[in-house]
Amino acid sequence: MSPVSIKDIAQAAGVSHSTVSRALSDSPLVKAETKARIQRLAHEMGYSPDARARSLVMGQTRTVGVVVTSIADPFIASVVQAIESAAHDQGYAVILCSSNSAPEREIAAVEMLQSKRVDGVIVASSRIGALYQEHLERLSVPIVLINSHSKYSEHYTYAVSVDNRQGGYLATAHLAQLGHRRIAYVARPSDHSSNLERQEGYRQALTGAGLPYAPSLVTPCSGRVESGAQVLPQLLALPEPPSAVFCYNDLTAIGLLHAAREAGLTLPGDLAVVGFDDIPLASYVCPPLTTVAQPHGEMGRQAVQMTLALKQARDEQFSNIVLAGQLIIRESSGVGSRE
Amino acid sequence: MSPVSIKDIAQAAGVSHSTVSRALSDSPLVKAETKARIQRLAHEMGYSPDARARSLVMGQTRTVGVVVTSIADPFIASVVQAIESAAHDQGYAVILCSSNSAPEREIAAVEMLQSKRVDGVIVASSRIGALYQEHLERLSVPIVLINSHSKYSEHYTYAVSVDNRQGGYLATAHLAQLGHRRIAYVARPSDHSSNLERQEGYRQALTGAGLPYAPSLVTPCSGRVESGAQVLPQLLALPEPPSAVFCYNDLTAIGLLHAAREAGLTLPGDLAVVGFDDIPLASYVCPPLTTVAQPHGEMGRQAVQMTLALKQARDEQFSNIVLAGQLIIRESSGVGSRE
DNA sequence: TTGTAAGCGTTATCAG
DNA sequence: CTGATAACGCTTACAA
Repeated sequence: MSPVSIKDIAQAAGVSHSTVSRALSDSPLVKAETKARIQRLAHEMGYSPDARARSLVMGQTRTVGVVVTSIADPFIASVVQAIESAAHDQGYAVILCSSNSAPEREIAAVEMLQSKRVDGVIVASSRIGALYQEHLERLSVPIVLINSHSKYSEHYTYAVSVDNRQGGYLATAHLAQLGHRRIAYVARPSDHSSNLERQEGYRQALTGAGLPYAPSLVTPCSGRVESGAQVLPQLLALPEPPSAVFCYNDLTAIGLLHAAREAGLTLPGDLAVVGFDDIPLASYVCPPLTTVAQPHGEMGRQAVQMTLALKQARDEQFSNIVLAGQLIIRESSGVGSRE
Repeated sequence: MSPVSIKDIAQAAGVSHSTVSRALSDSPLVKAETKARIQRLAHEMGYSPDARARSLVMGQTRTVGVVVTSIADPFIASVVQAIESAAHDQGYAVILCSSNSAPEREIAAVEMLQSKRVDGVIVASSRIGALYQEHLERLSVPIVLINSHSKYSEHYTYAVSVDNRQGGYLATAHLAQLGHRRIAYVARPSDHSSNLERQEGYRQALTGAGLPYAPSLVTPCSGRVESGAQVLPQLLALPEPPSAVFCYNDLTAIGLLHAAREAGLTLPGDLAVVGFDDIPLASYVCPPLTTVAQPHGEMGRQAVQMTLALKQARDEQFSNIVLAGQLIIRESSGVGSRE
């Protein structure tokens, strides 16, 4: 049988359904005792308000959509955890869409969210293709990008990011300061804005340390842990192999670390490694990974807050939010190994 | 302005809204050319069907709720990834609820999902409190538990699990076979059914190997990585410390591994460690972790399939699904270290 | 082949 | 204080 509705309660209480509606929303327009009676009855009958019907007339679903590449990525999982928590605190539900970076799935996700009439969308997908962007824009709800800066940025699309350039700078400067002269960068494909910014920080730090920027030391990879391992042979095959590597993210760095150990390299003596993200397990690999910590909790919270603020005030101008990353020095960068 | 509705299209096309509805659902009751015209118009006007309104009349939301303790747990993230993927393939959306094991949040999650009228709920929460159970049961939609067996199991609640007992057995028998005589078990609090089953497998393997079952060798912990580290001193403080440890999950095992290395133990020589889950990073810690792999992809897919099958056939009897775990031998259990 | 009308479960307006 | 009534956007008999 279908769930009990406001009408069922009305019938049971011998009042009209509008009175029940008022009583359940604790309106002062209902006599105290009828209100109490109705509320008790509703409870007894196991009433659960239908959010769909309510949203239809209220014009809001109290739901946000979250689009990610993969929830199995530990950094993304951390951010989503924070998003879900913040959303819950504000009385919002979260619809999760994982795209696996497949463009057609990203588009399908956006269309589904649009149909479900979510009040806002948070995208932690890094790469915003032109096609995808177009679909996003026709969505008439606030969109907040995490660690992604859309070039065609519209009135309605904002971003909260870590300061990727600064993070890349911190990581690279740290390695330079330890005395490394040849520092590689393991990159993502260049259509990621976050990758480009990290790489820019890398370049600036090299320059700042009086080191040349050598394109041959920049290798692209997929950002997953296996690809970090695959990158090692390429680096070692260079005429002058690097003594240190800054990786786009921790997963890559961990893959690289692992491959290096398997190849018999001494870490960090033979190769110093710095990652980006500070995923929960970063300090548990060996050697423990030096990395640039992203404030994932803060990023998730801010993304939710911004989404809801945007919903409230469609007209106001907002600024993108950029949070500082923090260099966490652990053993993979060779504390004391080059004194 | 509000999104374009079926009425707007009707007006633009000079037909009634029901004709539009039919045309958009590709009904044969509409003349081919009007249908084409309406569909083109809908596309041009950027029409997106309102899933709420549709669900109200259709009686289904094509949405499932997923309740987890924490999406930051790598094993859960893997399962959720599979769930989202399978759900998407069936045209279902996923509402994610993270409870952080807080009972009031689990209850809030269930109530929210009920209000949103999801078509089914998948719970990967391990511990099903009595209170929570009660709320779950008043939900009149299919509920599928992952790795959890509700004692009070009702007609309508099913489970898909790994064979926890067998997994615990495999892990422990492996250690016994390597020659270990004192094997500890790092457990979860005992209200987790999966924990009890793994522990049962542990006990059986000990018995099978002619080893005594010593309660002092069973230590509870929180299941998070920090608690794995905290458990080490307790084990070492025992009159006869264990030479091997089987951990409830990989996170605990990794914490333990890390603490042991920091304490200067040789791994796996001084302490062999086996985990459970086979999280993606299990082979990247050091030493690489021997563990019982759960078929997370299969579990997620089966959970979705079961949920939807249950929805279709409310009457039929289903069986709980139990999948085999697989022992993955890596270095943390000391391959060749005790020959 | 198309239009009219009812209904899904709410909230909100307007009389009483 | 309470009850009709309309409205939200859709699907689906039932009529024409």
